[in-house]
Amino acid sequence: MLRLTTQRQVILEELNKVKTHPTANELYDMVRKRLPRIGLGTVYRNLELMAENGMILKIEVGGSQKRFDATTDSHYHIRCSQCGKVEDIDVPVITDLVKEASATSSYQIIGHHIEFTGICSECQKLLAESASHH
Amino acid sequence: MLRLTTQRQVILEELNKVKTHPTANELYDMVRKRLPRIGLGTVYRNLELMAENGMILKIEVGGSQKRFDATTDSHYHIRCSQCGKVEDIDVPVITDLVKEASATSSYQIIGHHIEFTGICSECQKLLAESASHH
DNA sequence: TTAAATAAGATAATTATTCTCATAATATTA
DNA sequence: TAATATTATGAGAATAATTATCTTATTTAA
Repeated sequence: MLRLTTQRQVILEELNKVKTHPTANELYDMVRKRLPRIGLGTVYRNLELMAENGMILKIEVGGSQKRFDATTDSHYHIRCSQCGKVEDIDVPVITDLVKEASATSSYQIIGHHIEFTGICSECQKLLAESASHH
Repeated sequence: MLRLTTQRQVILEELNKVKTHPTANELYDMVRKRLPRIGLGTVYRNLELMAENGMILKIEVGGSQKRFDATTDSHYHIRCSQCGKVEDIDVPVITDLVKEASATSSYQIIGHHIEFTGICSECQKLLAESASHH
């Protein structure tokens, strides 16, 4: 069983606080405010362990960094093409998809994930502003 | 307009030859058999440029490496959880999804991508073998 | 209450990718 | 067509993200 150390507890709590899905480094910055001596390696190690143990979700979407999600039940994500932020999106999970895919593929299908791409409201504003200055 | 140099032509041809979607490094190995003096940087640079020009597709799925696809029209992918290989999957594109997502999200939705996860037939065999040895 | 196991923090190593820059190939112009 | 400007290449350095190593600290179990 995975021991719930102070570090792990704080990482988990900080992850639960946000609705965006932070990268290991973002989480490190958040956690460091409460545990200033924690190492970046500890954050990486524990995020990985907690994901393996099904306590959190590791989401691998576009962009060069892995992101983490405190919600483990199946849902989809949207990523801002401007700032890279990733959030949940409220589109019902299509349960039939795996069945449908199994019919046409030689793979033994395990699951699926949908990643939407878009522009978040903050970036929409920024873009509108910079457009108005010509 | 993007000049069609020998290097670019060979990269494109090699990418067209395979149905899996190779990483830059895999493509480098393939291309190097025909152009032994080509640099890895050239492969990266040109894949990026060709993706920007819509000649190929850069696919950012799970796993730590970007992958490239000679087919540019919208379609979905499946990734083997064992070997990491990525291939096309023959599931019809759900055109309504973007509309549906727009209704519930503050994002300005641009598009979507579905990534299936599964075990490819080669890895299924390997797993069955290793299981039979207990 | 000491031995064994597990975890943390510091830092080195690795991996994937991007950048820089001198040279080479190609295109444009006088 | 030679001179010049433009663009691309190859080699290697630099960077970013992540993982591995290793010593010390903390926790658990005998």
